[in-house]
Amino acid sequence: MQKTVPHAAGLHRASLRKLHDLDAALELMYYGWRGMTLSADQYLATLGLSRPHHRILYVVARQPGVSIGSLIEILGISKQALNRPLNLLLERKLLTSRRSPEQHRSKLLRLTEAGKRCEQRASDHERKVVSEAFDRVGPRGAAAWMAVMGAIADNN
Amino acid sequence: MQKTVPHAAGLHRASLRKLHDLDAALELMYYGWRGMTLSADQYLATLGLSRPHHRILYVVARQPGVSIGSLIEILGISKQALNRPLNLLLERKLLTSRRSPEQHRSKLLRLTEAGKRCEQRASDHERKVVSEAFDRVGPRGAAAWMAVMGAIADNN
DNA sequence: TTTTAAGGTCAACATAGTTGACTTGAAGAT
DNA sequence: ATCTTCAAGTCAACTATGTTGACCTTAAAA
Repeated sequence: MQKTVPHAAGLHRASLRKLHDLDAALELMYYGWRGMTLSADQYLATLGLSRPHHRILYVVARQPGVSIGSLIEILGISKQALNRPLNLLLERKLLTSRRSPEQHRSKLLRLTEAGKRCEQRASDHERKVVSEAFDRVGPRGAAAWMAVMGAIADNN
Repeated sequence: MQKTVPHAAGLHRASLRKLHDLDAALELMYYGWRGMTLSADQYLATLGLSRPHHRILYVVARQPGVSIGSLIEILGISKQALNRPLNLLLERKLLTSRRSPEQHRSKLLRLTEAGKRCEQRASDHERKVVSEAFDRVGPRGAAAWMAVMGAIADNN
């Protein structure tokens, strides 16, 4: 009767026939991104936040005092697209914005303590996943992974 | 006077201060996905197609005669979400659907010759990027990359 | 004082998805 | 033969994340 067992669609990796040598690599890139971000996204969702919010928090954590214009450039989105998630983070007091004394026309963004905690926890989820994977292959394997990803990332 | 040179936002990798050891890895995953899919997406855009269309073509190429229900499961999207891109591919005659003689109530999808060419070219763009990156690290590095990505991907 | 730069906001739109409700067509069961 | 079930198809309303274009405000610079 072949009652099709649901695959928990999208969660598990489909096992497709490989037409080419590198097909497995293409699929791993797809599922790798999901695997890395899944638990972080679940954590963020409990706070009513999502990927765009995390990206903002991540950048501001590493560039404290960044201006809104620079943030737009770094994230590669329009100011209108930045507007909503940024304002939510400000309302929630995960971020502060003040005008600098000298450059009074640009606003400088910083994380609050709550913002730091949130960013750290979200990124920790991602780092944990990567860390465990690196542990399986040792430092040389990890270095190879970084080298491959660097070469792929530079493909603009 | 510090005239800010535009960064060609989103295209180049931002060089952010690293707060943690693995921050570089997180960023590489983000930019890696973009780097791999960029040229394929550009090719697809010339045909008025995009990522969802490519995913459909990719799966059907590797599972010829797949039913719509199975495709939905594999892709992990709703049938309503599948509907538009699938119909476009059928209209464009990149895909065919016929009811099978015995299981006449499910439709079986196959690529046309044009569909095969399109899928192959799009995927070739991605394989080329990965292939060049693998060439830089040799077979052992490539194997390590696959192992790391497999471990990350299995993080459900 | 006028211009420019940075930021903010509004509207309209695109894309890629969701859920819910319903219809159609073919197969299987009684 | 009819009823039920299953696969597919469709319609509507909604969400999230982005885009352009237009316009306004505020503060600094010419």
